[in-house]
Amino acid sequence: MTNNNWRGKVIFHVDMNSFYASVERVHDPSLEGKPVAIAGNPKERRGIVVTASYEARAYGVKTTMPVWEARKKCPSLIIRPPDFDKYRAASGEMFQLLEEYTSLVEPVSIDEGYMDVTAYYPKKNPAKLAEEIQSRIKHELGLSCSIGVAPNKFLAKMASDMKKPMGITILRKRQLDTMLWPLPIREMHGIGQKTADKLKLLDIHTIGDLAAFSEAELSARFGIKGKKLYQRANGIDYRPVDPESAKEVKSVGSSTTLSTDTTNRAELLQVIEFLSHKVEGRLKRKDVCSKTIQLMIRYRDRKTITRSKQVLNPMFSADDIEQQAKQLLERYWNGEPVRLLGITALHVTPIHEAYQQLSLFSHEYE
DNA sequence: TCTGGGGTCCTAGGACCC
DNA sequence: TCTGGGGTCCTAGGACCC
Repeated sequence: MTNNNWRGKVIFHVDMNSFYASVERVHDPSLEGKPVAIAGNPKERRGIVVTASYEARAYGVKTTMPVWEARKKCPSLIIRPPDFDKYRAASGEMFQLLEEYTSLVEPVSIDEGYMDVTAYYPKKNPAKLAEEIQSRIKHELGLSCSIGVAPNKFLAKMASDMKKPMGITILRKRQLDTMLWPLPIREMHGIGQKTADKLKLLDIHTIGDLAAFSEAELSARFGIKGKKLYQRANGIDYRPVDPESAKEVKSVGSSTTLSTDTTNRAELLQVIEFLSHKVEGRLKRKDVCSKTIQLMIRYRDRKTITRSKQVLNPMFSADDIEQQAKQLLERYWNGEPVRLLGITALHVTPIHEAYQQLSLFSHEYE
């Protein structure tokens, strides 16, 4: 136990601003100051905006907006396809920089992560430390970020959202009533539209309303989630910053929306072949394999089904994956026009562990 | 011309075992 | 004669996040 425990923790949430667009800008300075959007397959009819620069946002361009709509809102919009290799490289540099400060860095996604910098405090003022990190990311990588500083992960996450871009927000427990509780319930991390709608029926509109509600009733109505929401709204979150969590992959998949809906079986089988190879590639890169392959079918009306099957021996080759996925398609596709197909390997395990299991298993037959 | 693609976590029912 | 209870595994769907 460190002598800082009784003092409480100092957690940072570092959130990159318009990450993909900013990385593109570093590689192509001519994009500086212009409305830029990163959109999947800009030539495809069904592309959506993944990231918009702040200049584009000023025109009303938003994440998840269909490209045609974004173009309508902002005719001068510069659209670039995503280049994930580029983003992964930039992300790696960013996390490497964070790790210079502490090994307690937990990546949450490609562009955000938590740091537990309790060990710095009180030797170093957390605000000064956040400023230093933010400024180094700006000058060394050319990227801007917002940092939330708080006694736990949830509050740090909420804080980093409060000032963007290039913001630093400190959220202390004693400031919940003025900084957190006035926010609409929908802005709380973990509450989506569905839950927000249900909470509205209970006359809960702000995070403060949630904090003041009876914990017993929230638990009764929402189970574990209700209890968690109550705690979070009251600023309670005991989850540690866990550097390992991002490494423990649970599933690996690939999916694609077809350029037009189809009932053509041969075409669907071709897509499955394509996706199987993509999944194989991802499994290989992560050095994992899987015994369960899941096929996802989205129909024209967007109704989506998933069907999976577990097999005896772990799979990692495209051929094995393809065979399973094809069987699932033959068995469960209802013949209606298909909008999207996806293949996911579930419950993935590191290949070396799978081989240990396999050799143990075959040992019984020797 | 509506609405991508990558994930995680939770719930719930049925099979199966003891 | 008409029906236990606990535990685990497998599968499907839903909510949420970036």
